[in-house]
Amino acid sequence: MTEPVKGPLAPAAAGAELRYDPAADEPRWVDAWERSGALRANPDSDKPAYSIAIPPPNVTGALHIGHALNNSIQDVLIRAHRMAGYETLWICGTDHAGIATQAQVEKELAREGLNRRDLGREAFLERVWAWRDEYGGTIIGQLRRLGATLDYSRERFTLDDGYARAVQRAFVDLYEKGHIYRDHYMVNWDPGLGSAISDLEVEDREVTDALVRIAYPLADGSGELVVATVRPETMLGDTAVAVHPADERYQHLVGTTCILPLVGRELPIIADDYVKPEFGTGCLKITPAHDPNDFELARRHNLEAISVIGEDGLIVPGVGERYQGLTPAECSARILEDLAAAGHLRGTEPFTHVVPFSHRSGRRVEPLISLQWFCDMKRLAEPAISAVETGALTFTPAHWAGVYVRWMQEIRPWCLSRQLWWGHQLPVWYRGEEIYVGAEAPEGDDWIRDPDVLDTWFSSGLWPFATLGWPEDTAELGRFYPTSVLSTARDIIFLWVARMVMLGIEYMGEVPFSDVYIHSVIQAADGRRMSKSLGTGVDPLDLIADHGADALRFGLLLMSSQQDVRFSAEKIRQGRQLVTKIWNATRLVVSRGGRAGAAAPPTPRTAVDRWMASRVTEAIELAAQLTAGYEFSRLADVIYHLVFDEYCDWYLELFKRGEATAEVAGDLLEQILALVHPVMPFVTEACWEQMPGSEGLMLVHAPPRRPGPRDADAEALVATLQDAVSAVRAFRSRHAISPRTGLVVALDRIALGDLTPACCGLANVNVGDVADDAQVLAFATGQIRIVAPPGEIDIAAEIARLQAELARVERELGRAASMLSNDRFVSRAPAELVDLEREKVRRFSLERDLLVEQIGALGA
RNA sequence: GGGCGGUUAGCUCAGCGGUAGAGCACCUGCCUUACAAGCAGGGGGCCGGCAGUUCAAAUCUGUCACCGCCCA
Repeated sequence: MTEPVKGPLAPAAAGAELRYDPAADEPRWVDAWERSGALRANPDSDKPAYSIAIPPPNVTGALHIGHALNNSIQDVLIRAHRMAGYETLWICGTDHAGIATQAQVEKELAREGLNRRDLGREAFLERVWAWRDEYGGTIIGQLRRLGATLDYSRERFTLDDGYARAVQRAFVDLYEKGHIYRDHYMVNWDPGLGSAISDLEVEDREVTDALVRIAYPLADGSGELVVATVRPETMLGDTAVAVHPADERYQHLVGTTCILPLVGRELPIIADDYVKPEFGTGCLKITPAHDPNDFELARRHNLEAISVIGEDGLIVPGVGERYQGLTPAECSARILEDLAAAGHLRGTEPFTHVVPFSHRSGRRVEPLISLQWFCDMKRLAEPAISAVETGALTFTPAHWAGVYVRWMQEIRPWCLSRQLWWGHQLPVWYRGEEIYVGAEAPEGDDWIRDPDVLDTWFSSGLWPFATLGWPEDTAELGRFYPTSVLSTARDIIFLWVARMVMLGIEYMGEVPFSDVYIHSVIQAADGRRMSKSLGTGVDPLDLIADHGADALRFGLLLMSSQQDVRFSAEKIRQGRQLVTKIWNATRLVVSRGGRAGAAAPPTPRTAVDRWMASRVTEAIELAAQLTAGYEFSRLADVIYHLVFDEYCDWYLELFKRGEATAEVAGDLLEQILALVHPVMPFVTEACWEQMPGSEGLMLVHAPPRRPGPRDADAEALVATLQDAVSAVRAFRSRHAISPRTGLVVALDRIALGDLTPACCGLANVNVGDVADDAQVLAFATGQIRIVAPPGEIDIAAEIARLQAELARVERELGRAASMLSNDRFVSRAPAELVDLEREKVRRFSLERDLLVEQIGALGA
């Protein structure tokens, strides 16, 4: 906090910095913005509201490239709207991330040789809070460094007291409405965590196991059935064998029984069309307690479920001493030995199949039956689906709406409870058979609170309104709900977006945001997923250190797309080059008397000023459209093109030759800085500070003002100048004539008017007397001709080039002419397209005539 | 098994009915008083294959082939 908010940088005298130094300069702006008070939303202002709830990053996390992109996007939106006069609120905060955070602390404990049970719940939670207090601010600090103008004064954490009240309120309410219930049901058990996890936390991987064939003797002694399984250990829990009802091989056995080897239990043989007759032997052993499909099948047939694997991931007692306490893998091996010894094995073959793994612990998920709390989502999903159908909720890119709707239509009960300690403990108490659900402990003794906590995503689902004070009726809630847009990655459409929409409608009566923007996933440069474990990740903080936050933001926006993209360091470098360019353009304009702060657009006195004003106006309009349409890559491209190709390469070059005025150059620069600021906030702030006449922070500058009308005449004139200059430069390059060799030319058939001297200056040519017998050389546009002295050029090469050009022009001319001679085209195509073709014929004819003339003049 | 994306210049990606584009890379020439992290010029593409629709297809339809993702 050593720098003042405003004030000149180092004097811009001799030796002024040729480059902007992001590492040295960017951090002070972060402070200046925050201290300005402009990031703090005022619910009492009378401006229109624009709000975004940040997808809360995991409190244990560090900024990754996806965060950097997503928060760059949100910051562009927030800054553009703040400048445009909206009361903006970008809600700041972090998510308690139950599993991830608890795992971090448990890892720390493990290094001390302890586990959480050694500490006990209370001490463990103290430890997690201490951990959070120490490390939880990391990612927020990183967002600051990125330049994200969140409302840091309203930072929320999903375990804050107020937030906890919101979570309890929602849980109790959903229970009272009958959506939340407790049931024995098959869950995805993560033996690594010792907790149930949701379907969405499960990842399927291909695994090659052994497919084992096992003979089950028929009870009447008349033979045997052979079943095929990859999990022989689960046979201890088999309660039936199923065949397909149409499978003629086994129809006669349906309704009879067989004997489970090693156990001796009698199993019914049943028919169900879930069984695939062509798979294995066509006989399927049914283990209702340990396979989700078997579980469903068992419900249809009223079969008993016998659990043989416990929540510790080990074989339970009660299945025989030979097996109890073993891991499933050990048990499998022992069972195979025993089956072989008893003569029940009928073969083994390798088999590749898809197996569920925990996204959290990486362990193989053990499906088992457990008593858990669930939320039935069907009724909540209905209005969330119709929100898309009525257009109250839109997705960009649009096809994600279909993904969302299809998932919603097939929504399944949500397992809410987690066997963890870090999180929102269920507001549920038990006393014997009694269950009490409420925010406060019930009256009376002997009530025991459910030790489990809620799935983190349950609390996250309340984020857009719980952060605004719900269930209290706060000013913020009235002012900023619904939020304006949610920007996120596609992988949490189900985890989070869907839940926020459902809960938002349930509690606020309307969708939590009307727009959902799904940004690109940035993959590693080689196309693999970016991940720490693969070592393919790129650390955005490293990129900021090397190139600056502006360059990172710009580069990420430029590489983003409507689809997944690969990380491109080139794009970041391009961003850095743009920073340098803007910085140097500012130095030039300021050194030549450019100022900021004109109350109204200065009257352009030259055609070049009018042209550039027209170009800036177009860019401003385009940028507004692109921002509104979430087309950030094109926005970055428009900015890059405007700054490099128009303002710097042409306008400032002309300005240096006196063809533009400092007054307009300064004003246009101001508008460009304002246009670029949402994307590159730091360098634009620093340049703004350098401009005489600037006041206050660019952060709160008015949006870029259209500096003039679109001016077709000025645009055409400058286009002619550009054509002429480029043609001369190309001519030099073809014939190896140095740019410093002056040429004497006659300008013919070209209307440059007052720009003639500028043209001559940029092309380094002089208009002079040209002898009648001089070579006449015309250039590509067909509108200009320049007479250059002969002798320095390779006539044959020039003729060859002109003939190639002539061939191209004639091809185009032929195409246009044949279209116009086609009655069906003239009668059916839109009139303006027909006119366009007529115009092409006219233009190409002119070009052709000029080329023919030139070729003739060259003596061909 | 079902669904959704993708296949365009050496690379990364735009364009999505009317003359194939950008950045980077490459080649050539310039240290031009804002910027060599710069400027100027240039080469480079049967737009995955096939078949349709259309006056006209990279663009629309169908089909096939690969690549990726999501859901079972």
